[in-house]
Amino acid sequence: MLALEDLTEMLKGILEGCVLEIISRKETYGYEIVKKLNSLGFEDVVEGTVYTILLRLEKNKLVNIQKKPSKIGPPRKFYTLNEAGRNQLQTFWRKWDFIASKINELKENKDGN
Amino acid sequence: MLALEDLTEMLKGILEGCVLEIISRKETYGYEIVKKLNSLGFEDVVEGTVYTILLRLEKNKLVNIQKKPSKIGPPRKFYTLNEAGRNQLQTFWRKWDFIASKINELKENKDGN
DNA sequence: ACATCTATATAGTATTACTAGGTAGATGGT
DNA sequence: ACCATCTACCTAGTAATACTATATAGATGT
Repeated sequence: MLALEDLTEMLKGILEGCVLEIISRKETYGYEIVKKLNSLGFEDVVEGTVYTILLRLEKNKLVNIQKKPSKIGPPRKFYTLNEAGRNQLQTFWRKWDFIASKINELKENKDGN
Repeated sequence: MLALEDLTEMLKGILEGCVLEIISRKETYGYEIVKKLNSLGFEDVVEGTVYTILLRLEKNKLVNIQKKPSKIGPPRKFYTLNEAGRNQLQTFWRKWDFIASKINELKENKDGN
């Protein structure tokens, strides 16, 4: 993997949406979400970052939470999206599609309009 | 245009790149950049935002600046990219392409990987 | 004299991802 | 018994960025 520089600033407002999307797929928990993001390509995303997002989602009442024991470590907090969470996820993708299309428009428009 | 909500957070780390790209096309100034961004679709981007970015670019020595009088208002500060600015722009697009591809991968992968 | 458009600047705010720690359960090796 | 390691969660403080709100000022038209 080519060493790409810091993506921190560009992930703002995007990481939370990614977490929502991952949770929407199947009931999951923080540690697993971190691994998922890492394997997706966001290798520098660490636990502290994801846990703050998860606590924010909880505070904003976008998720349901269920604690379950694990056989290989401490208990896990499993997250699922509630109705508000699914709405938020939809909103995220609408924003993403909008921004991505506009940015690509700017990028391709090399002639300069 | 459908009223799309606040894009602020998702623009973090992206707006500066857009400004760099716009400057790279042709010598231009703040007020004109604002109008360009607005017409691109980022209608809520206001002057204060762009001027802080431009002052940051200047501070980081990514631009050359030339002040010129205007016939229809106060003098304009015209910006062009220097070598460092062009490098920064290239870096921005590399980051963007990386993130956009990963996000779209996540988005399309509805089966769950 | 006033409004409007053009044009730049800046102090303060909110939000977000990250840093840098800490706590703790389970397993395996020495 | 001790320690390292992996799993799993939490949190106080920091840095960076876009935005809010406001100020200043030149030029034009009424």
